[in-house]
Formats: sequence, C-alpha cells, structure tokens
Amino acid sequence: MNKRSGIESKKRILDAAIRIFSEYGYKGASMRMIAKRAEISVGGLYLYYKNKDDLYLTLMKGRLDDLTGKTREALKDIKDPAEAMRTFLTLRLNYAREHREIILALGRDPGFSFGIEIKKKFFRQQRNVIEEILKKGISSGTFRKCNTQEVAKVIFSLVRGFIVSLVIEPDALFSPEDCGDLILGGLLKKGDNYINEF
Amino acid sequence: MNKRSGIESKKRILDAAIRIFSEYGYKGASMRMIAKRAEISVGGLYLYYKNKDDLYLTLMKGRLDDLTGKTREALKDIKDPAEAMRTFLTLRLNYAREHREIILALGRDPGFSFGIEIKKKFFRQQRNVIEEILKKGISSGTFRKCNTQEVAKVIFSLVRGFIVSLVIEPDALFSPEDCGDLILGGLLKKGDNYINEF
Amino acid sequence: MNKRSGIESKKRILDAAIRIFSEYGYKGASMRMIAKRAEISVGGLYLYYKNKDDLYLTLMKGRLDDLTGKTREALKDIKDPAEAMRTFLTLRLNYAREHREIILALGRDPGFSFGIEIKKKFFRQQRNVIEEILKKGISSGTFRKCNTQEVAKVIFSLVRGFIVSLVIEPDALFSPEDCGDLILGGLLKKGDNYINEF
Amino acid sequence: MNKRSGIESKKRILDAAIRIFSEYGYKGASMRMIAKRAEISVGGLYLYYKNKDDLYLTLMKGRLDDLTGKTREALKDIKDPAEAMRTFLTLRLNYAREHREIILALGRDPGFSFGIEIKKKFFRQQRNVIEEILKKGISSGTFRKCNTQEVAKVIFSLVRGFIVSLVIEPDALFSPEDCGDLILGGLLKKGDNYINEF
DNA sequence: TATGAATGAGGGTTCATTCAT
DNA sequence: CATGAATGAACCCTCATTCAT
Repeated sequence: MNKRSGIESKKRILDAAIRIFSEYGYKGASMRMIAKRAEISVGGLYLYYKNKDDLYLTLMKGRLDDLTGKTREALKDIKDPAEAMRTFLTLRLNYAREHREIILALGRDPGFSFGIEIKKKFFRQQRNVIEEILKKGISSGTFRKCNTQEVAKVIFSLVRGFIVSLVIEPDALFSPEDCGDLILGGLLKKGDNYINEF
Repeated sequence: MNKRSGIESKKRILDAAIRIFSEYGYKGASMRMIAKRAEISVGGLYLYYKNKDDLYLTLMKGRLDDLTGKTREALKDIKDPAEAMRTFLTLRLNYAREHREIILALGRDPGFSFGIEIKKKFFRQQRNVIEEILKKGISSGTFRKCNTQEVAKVIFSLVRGFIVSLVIEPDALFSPEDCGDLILGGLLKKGDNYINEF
Repeated sequence: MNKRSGIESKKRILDAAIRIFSEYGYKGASMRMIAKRAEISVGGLYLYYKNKDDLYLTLMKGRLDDLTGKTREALKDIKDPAEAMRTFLTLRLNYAREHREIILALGRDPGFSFGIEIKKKFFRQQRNVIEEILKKGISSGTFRKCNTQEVAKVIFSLVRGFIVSLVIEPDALFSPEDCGDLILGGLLKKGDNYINEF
Repeated sequence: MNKRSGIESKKRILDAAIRIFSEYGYKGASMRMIAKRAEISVGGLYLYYKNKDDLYLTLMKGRLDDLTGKTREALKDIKDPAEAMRTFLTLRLNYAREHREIILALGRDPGFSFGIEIKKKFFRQQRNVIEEILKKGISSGTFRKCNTQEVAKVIFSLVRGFIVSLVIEPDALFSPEDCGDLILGGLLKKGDNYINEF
C-alpha cells in the first residue's frame, strides 16, 4: 500500500479520470480503468468520489469554471470589438487544443441528465460573452447591425464544431486567424450588395 | 414467429437501430433494445448483422452516403457561388434537424475506432463540397481571395457545431439565413479595413 | 449451454434459492451461490427474476400461501376445539420440520422492508386461525375464558420459537404431543387454585 | 486523536456494536458503521478486536453471561415453583424488551458457524433453569408429572418466539401474566379429562 | 428465417482488513 | 493508542453473443 496524501490522490484521480473520460466517453469509461490509470485501487476511487457520476461532475464543473474565468480575464481590458472577437476565438480555440481532455469529455455522451445542466450553464456563459462583444461592436459602429443573439449562436457553434474536430478528425482543425478573418470580413468582396439588410 | 422477407427485416432493424443509437448513444444502446424496437428476437439481429459494431457501421455508412448524394444533387445546378453557399448551409442545417437520429448518432460516442473512418470519409466529402464552392466563387470574382482549405474547415466546423447543439442544447440552434449572412458578409461594416489582406 | 424449458429453470432456481437463503440468510446468500446451486449462469437468474429482492419475495410469497392454504384445509372439518388445537400444533410443527428451508428463510433477516410485509400478513393469518379455535373453544364451554388475542399470541410465539430452534439448535425441538398437553392442560395439578380468575 | 483508556474504548465499541448489529444484523452491519457510532477510527476497532467475528462473539458472550447471571440471581430465593415459573417468564420477557439490542442480535442471522456455539450454551443454560423449576414443582406436588425435558423445551420455545416477535412484529408481543396463566393453567376447564395421563 | 434461453465477462459499488504515519 | 488512506475480493446486475430448437 502506497501511502499518499489525500489531496494528492484526489488530484491523481481527477487527472486519470479526465484522460479516460475523454478517450472513452462517460459510458465507455470504467471505474477500473480510471483506477488503474490513477495507480490506485478501485476502492480507493470511492474514498474521494461518491460514485462515477460524482467523479464526472466534479471534473466537469471544475474545469469549466476554470475556462470561464480565463475567458473573462482575457477579455476584460480589450476595448476594440474586432480585437475582442479575435481574442475570444484565439483563446477558445487554443484552450481546446491545449486541454483536449476536458473539452473532449465535454462533448461526449454524458448518459445522465444532471451532467447536461453543468454544460448548458457553461455554454450559456460562453454565448453571453460573444453577444456582449457583438453588442459593443454594433453600438460603437464597428460592426454592422445584426441579430446579436442569432449571430452569437453561429459563432459559438463554430467554436463548438472546432472542438468536435479535436475528437474526430484533427486534420479539420483551422487557425484562429483564418477563422477571425472570415467572421469579421465575410466571404463576399467589399462593395458587393448581396447581403440582405445587413 | 413472424415470417418476413430478409430485406424487410434488415430495414426494420436499421430503422430501430438509428432510433436507439441516437437516443442512447453507442454504448448506451443495447442489442435487446434494438431487437425490441425492431420487433424481432435478439438472435434475429445476428442473422443480419455480424455484431453490434457491424450494425452501427452499416447504419452510418448508408445514411451518410444518402446525405452526400442529396448534397451533390442540390448543388449541381446552382451557378452563383453565394447562392450555392446559402443552399449548402440551408440544406445541411435542415437535414440535421430533420434527420436528428442519424446526425445525433453520428456525433455520439462511437466507443470504438473503426467507426471513425466512415465518418472521416463523410466529413472529407462535405469539406470538399464547400471548398469547391469557395474556389468557384473566387475564380468568378464573387468571393475575395482566401485560403480555401482553411475557410472550408471553418465553415464545416460551423455546421458541425450546429449539429452538436441538436444533442446538447437545442436552444442554441440558429437560422440558416442568419448563418449565411454572417458567412457571406462578415461582421465588419463595409469600407472597414481591419481585415488583413483579405 | 444446456437448453431447458423456461418453466423448469424457474423451478430449479426457486429450489436453489430456498436452500441458499435458508442456509445463509438474505444478506448472506449471493446470487452466484444460487446460480451455482441451480446449475445455471448468473445472468440466467435474471432471465426469470428481476433481482435478488424479486427472487426472495416470489419465493416467500409462494411458499407462505401454500402453508396458509394447508392450514385452513386441515382445520376446516374439525369440530372439537381441543382436537383442532392439537391438529394446528401438529401440522404447523411438522410443516416446519419438513419444509425447513422456507421456514428458516422466513425467520431470517430480510434486510429490506417490503419482505417484512409479506411475513406480517402470514403471521397475522396464523394468529387469526389460533384465535378462532380459542373463541370456539370458549363459546362451546371446552376452554376456560381468557383473553383470546393475548393467548393466541402466546401460542403463536411458541410455534415461532420452535421454528427458530430448527436453525439454531435442533436438539431443542419438542414433540407436538407434549406441546399440546401443556397448552391444553397447563402445569398445575387439577384442583389447584393458583390461577387468577381463569 | 482522542486519548482514551483502552478499557473505555473497548466498552464504547461494544456498545456501538450491539446497536449496529441489532439494527442491521451481522451481515448488514459494517465495521465502518460501528466505528462511527463508537466515535473511533476503523483501524481502532482492530486494536481491540481481532476481526468482525471476534467483536460479534465477544459481544454475545458478555451479554449472555450477564443475562444468565441475572436469571439465576432472581430465582435463587423463590421456593414456590409456580411463582418461580412466573418470575422466570416475567424476567425473561421483560429483559428481552428492555435489552432489545442483545436479544435482537442474538436472533439475527449469524452467517458464520462459530457464533452458534455461544448461543447454544446460553440456550442450554436457560432450559436447565426451566427444567429445574419443573422438577421441583413435580417433586413438591405442585405440578403434574410430565416429561420435564420436553416441557422445558416447549416453554423455552415460547420465550424464544416472543423474542423473535421483537424483531418482526412487535404487535405480537404478549404480557408475561397471560403467558404465565396459560403455562400454569392450560386451556381446558378444570375437571376436564381430555389430557392423556397428565 | 427465427426464437429466446443461456452464458460469462465486465460494469459500478461495498467492505473487512491492513499498515504507514 | 489511534488514525484513515489504501487494498482487493466479492457483491448485484447488465449485456453482447451463441446455439439448440
């Protein structure tokens, strides 16, 4: 029996869990797998987490709160809406790449309902951040008028899709710069009048 | 024992499977559930499909090929790149909404590696469609010059994200029109010169 | 895989279960033990019974109903209360001896609440049978007046104690005859006036 | 770490154990539960008792010896056999009610064989007490002649059944007085000659 | 072509017991 | 004396898969 501090074990488990969950999904991950990866016994897992759900939820909640915090932090001093949008995109996309596991686990089949609530909350927060940028951009005259709520959804979906690509086909990943260019400039040449009442 | 033609049974199973897989995910779905929904015996399933993987794969392959076909069909007579892009977006987004099951199953936890190949092929095809539109648009002078491969990825991610929303939070769904406006026109006001060398 | 009829398997399981439950108690018995004794696989158990509780309850309910039926049957044509009492005692005590398993399982720790209800119902029925005999005996003048409810409890406890002896110390078993003698005649010599207002 | 004397801890554990065992049965009780109730650590339990069995056995042995002592004490100065019988019954029944825990634990599923020995010894002692009363009663002419051994078993079973009622259905409890009346006087009216050669 | 009883590995979880501190 | 983290076997239960019918 390796004696370890409780705190250390808790962290080891969390680290192992994020890896396993992101690799196999909630259902596909087994407590035995997680225990092995955490180099702890099966029973040991239950010393720190009430059950599989608890482990999963704790995991998600913690990591998501972290990302939310980082997002707000990065944006708080940026005045220019276009730059803010680029920053958001860059931060979000890079974070996804660097913290593959959390983000992967996030997109995976939870299989139980409560888990979804935590995610929804997070998604709402993210969309709100985008919408705020849009509103500022419109009122400052930088952005055209648009349905901020809808456009926020579109941009958020874009980020979401990027994340899914992390799981399924990493070759589909794109650069934050190109993404920013598209979002800000659109496809059409300037002077083109195709766009409705944009 | 219900006497049925093999072909009919095969179809019944596929229909049942798509429903169950999309509702519970690959891991969460059980052969018993599928058998029950298909009104066939458990053993009967194995008469038509080697195993769970085989059933899942056959399912995906068939439905995805169908969607690919529909996409090419809808686009083949459209000349204007902007309209083609809007058509693609509309088709793809609506298809996702109308065939929830396939698309959900597609986005859900496969839990085994081979399934990914089929998906990747489909995704590649979809991206190619987008890229073709982009190239035509640029060469016809309608679209600005851009890295078509990268931008195709961005647009495809957007669609992909839309689909994930179907599972996780349907309130995040947006309209194909708003989406088309953003993609085509961008956020910035005309005349704005923020965009690099776009 | 041994192919057997469902009904046969169901019975085999019940037989195995009664043995295991009576030997180890509800908690002490494991589904694996029962499966092994029934010469079936663990999974097979669950083909016929939803879970451990279900198996236990089905078991108890069936056997208890059987005993209740037998009791009423044996008593229904006996007119003489003293003979009825002797018959009841003999039947009950012999049944306990011959169906050790059920009765043992009955007295054992259920560990879950619903099981108790079934037992209570059975016990109440048994006490009612006794009380009826007492009432008839009193009204016919054969028995002295007494608090029939209380005395029914005493006699029932006696039977209950006999049963417990089956588990714990079979040497403590006594003959139905001696038991009948005591209940009917008491310890005191005739003519003795010790008894209160009996 | 609470500093306590070994003796005090030992007692605390025993007190906790009796409560837990009587509430959940041997199998249903966990060492953790007992530790918590005793306000000691899990490991602490094993400082005083080799294992769960040891704890259980020590517990039973101690409490049973105590009851045996009390029984003998109460009876030693009573000359009249009828009164002695009433006293025994009253003492035993009340003790069961007042020390529910021990008695409950006693009647509960031991799940392992050694525990039975201790109980058997106790039961033998109790039966001997009854038999002595019977013998004295017969030789003094107060009681009819009877097979003392058998009748002792009957009476002891009665007590035993009373105890089981404590667990299963407390409504089935009866008063020591009514019980004494039945045992001493029987059901039949005086003058009745039904009883064999009693 | 079809059935469904049977299997057994593996899932989540608990718990008596040990041992470094 | 005392702690409580750690262990691992065993528990109940599920499920993909097989096969006699």
